Amino acid sequence: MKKDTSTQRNKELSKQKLIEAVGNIIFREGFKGIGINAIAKEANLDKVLIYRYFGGLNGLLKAFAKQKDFYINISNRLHDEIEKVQKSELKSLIVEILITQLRELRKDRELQELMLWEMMEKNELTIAIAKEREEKGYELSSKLKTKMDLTNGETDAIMALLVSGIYYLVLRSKTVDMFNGVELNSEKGWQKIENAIKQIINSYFE
Amino acid sequence: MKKDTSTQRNKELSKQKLIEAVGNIIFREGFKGIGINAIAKEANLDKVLIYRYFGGLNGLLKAFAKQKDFYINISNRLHDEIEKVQKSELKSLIVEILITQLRELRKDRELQELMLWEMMEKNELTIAIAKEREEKGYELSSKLKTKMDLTNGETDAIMALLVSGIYYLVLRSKTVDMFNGVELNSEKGWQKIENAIKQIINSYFE
DNA sequence: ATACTATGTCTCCATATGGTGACAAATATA
DNA sequence: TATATTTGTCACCATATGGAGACATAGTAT
Repeated sequence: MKKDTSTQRNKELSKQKLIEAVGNIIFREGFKGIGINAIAKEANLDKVLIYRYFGGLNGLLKAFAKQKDFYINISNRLHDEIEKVQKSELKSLIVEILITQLRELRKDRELQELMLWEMMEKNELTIAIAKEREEKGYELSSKLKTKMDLTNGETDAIMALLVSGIYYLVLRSKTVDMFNGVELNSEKGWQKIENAIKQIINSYFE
Repeated sequence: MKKDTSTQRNKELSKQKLIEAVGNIIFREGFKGIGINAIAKEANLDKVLIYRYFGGLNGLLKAFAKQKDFYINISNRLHDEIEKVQKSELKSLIVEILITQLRELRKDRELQELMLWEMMEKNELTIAIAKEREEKGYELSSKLKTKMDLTNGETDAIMALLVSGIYYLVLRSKTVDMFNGVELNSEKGWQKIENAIKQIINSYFE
């Protein structure tokens, strides 16, 4: 079998087309638009290939998730910075981490759709992705906790609450323009959210 | 036309059966399970009645939402308490409001499903319900703000963040057991969340 | 050349969906 | 009693879904 990419028939290329079709549909319509027929049409290929190459829709979605690296959501840079941070700068590092999370999620529409999907459906794939993300996130959170030797009361829960708040606001902003008087469709509103994060962290960690 | 309820053919009863069928399906399968055929089967009635009595699925859902009073989510009791609260007790009232929100939402599975639906789909009905809830919520929030004359920096955004955090954690707990090291499937975890809310409020408002 | 396998297209199937028209029976009106 | 209207059932349609078998052809190996 030759590896020439100029051939008309090319398994790897077709697989790639199918994976990209998944991404396109998710971007346009979200996960509820995903289906065997829709993907095949989007990729201009026959749906039987999804079964042959990926063993079905589930396998294709798995391949898609793997390629998009949805399993990781926190950059390595932040991990490194935690190691070498001064105790005095810890507060601002926490703020930076949270605000980075906010901004990154706002930019990544596919990730937003994935997170919505995770909230709607519980299956092999969503469980696996969520578990991975949970571990990665908690790893970071734990590093932070040990860094600031004063093991504050409910640090885990407080961080959980703030991260959750960020997630909800970003996801909700897709369908609503205002939340509790804060504009979610303008940078002005998001600036207020960022300020709120700063104020909470600053007041909580003394 | 007689109003005897013992008759075999009874429009009002049938309408009620259809509305209840909607509630049953949402409770069991969430809003993604909702459809003309599924509702008719659940109610043991013909689907044509949905068109005749409600003008279609949308009208039926509207009737359902109205009957369930989803438009209101904050009890009048809290409104009253805000009026007559001492300034010294303001912090604990805010905490009480937030924790009440948390507990009420945790108990109400239909409302959870509705909120998930609102995040997924943007249509006439979800927009109307969300708008109503937003207004009610902000009304309460505004009352609080004027009560504590020190108009703190980003109070709106801070409350938005906390309420959002509560929403996300409750909704996410349907599909995941742990978030940032906090157990969402045990009362122990929720106690931590409640404590975190207390700590944030107490530290933020001096 | 021949045969073989990999890749891809096509047709068909069973099922489910939303939606509609024809009809039967119960109830109300005359 | 006779007639009209309301309430409900049934059959049907067009369309979309996931899934599988039959087949054509491109690429490889003999």
